Amino acid sequence: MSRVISNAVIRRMPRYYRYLGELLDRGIERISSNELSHLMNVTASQIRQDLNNFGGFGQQGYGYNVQYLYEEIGKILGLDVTHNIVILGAGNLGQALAGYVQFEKKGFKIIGLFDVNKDIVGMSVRGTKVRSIDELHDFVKENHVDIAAFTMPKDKAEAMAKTIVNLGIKAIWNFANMELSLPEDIIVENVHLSDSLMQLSYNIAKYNREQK
Amino acid sequence: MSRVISNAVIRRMPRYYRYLGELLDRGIERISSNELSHLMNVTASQIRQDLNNFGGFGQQGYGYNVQYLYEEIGKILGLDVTHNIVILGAGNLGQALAGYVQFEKKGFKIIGLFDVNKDIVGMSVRGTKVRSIDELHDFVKENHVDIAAFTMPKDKAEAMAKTIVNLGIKAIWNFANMELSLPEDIIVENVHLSDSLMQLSYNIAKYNREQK
DNA sequence: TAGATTGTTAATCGATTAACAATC
DNA sequence: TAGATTGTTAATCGATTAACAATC
Repeated sequence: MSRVISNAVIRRMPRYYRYLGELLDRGIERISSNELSHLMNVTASQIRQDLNNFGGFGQQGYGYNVQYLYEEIGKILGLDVTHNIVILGAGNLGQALAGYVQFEKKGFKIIGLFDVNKDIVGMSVRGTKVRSIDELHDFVKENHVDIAAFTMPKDKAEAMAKTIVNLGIKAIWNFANMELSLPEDIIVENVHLSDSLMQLSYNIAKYNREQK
Repeated sequence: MSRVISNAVIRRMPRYYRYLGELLDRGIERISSNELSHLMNVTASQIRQDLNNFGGFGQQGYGYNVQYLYEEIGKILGLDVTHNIVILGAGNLGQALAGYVQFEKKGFKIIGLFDVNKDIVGMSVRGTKVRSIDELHDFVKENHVDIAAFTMPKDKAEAMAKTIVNLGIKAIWNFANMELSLPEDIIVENVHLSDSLMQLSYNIAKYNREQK
């Protein structure tokens, strides 16, 4: 049985990946946990502990090979396989995600965009045509879908979650501002924009209190 | 000197607010930490500890008045004052935010939408016309701006951050997939969609490993 | 008043940091 | 080899949970 890796660690992995990608772009070949710690504003100890949850990627006296570590973290994050995504809700947010994922993210592919609104069905967004939500069932039967992105209005989300589960899709990237009730084995990643904005607002309020 | 409140607590506050809002909609007047804990899947102890960072909002033998607690958390989160937002980058993501904030979020107001692209300057998005980024300087002098939302392409973000700081805007809601280097007193809330997608991908990879 | 439930202190658990032996 | 830096164990710190006296 594999060790349980805490959520705190997992949340930090994409950040490591991001920084290593930048180092790679800058042509830097090796880096020590100490150097990286200064760059990222964390402790070297934390970096070494975090990485050693997954394996020993460094070498004593040398540090870490940037390219190698970048690739290994990529594998840990599952970026070495392609994930097929359908976007459910082709409004501005759905379109924004389509463009963003399609152009910027290796390892992810938008294979379908769906909407209820007949006015936008048939339109082409970033090379993907918008289909009617009625076609979703057949589409999923004919195409392998890894992830459903929920960008439809909130009131449609719960019903759509049920549909998705019935169709056998295992993962949801949820932008609907609510928590979906789902079976245990469905993987959900919530993006609560509202919560994020409130945290910003909290920090502004705190700042203002402190200025007084 | 006020007690330092941990980030873990602050991240949970918007979630409490969300659940209490729902209870309010459902016409529920009072709730105990125990009932709420079952609803939210956290411990009653944590709820009481979290709230008591900010004050004693409950009553022994009774529990918490939903309306009152909702309002108090609202104040803690700074939702009792209106925040003026400018959105910098009027592409799909900027437009999505404009619609979302304008219609759904009390306490926040989109007062300006800016873009470099001459083709969309002059367009009207959800009741706000898109201005040229060249007008930003004058606009900020004439209007009170609390928050700048960064929805422009990544390569414009660092330069824009400098501009924003010079104009005296104190808070940034950052959707650019990078960490901005900013003075200490600027408040930043990052929304790293990329990190979120990677966490989802990590969990899919983990799930697949466990199935084997 | 008796019962219920908070606010708060104490105990536990987990995450972070420090230290250092192993080793390249 | 000597110096550098990892991997890993031990120490510390902070967050969560449990317990209970205070009190409505």
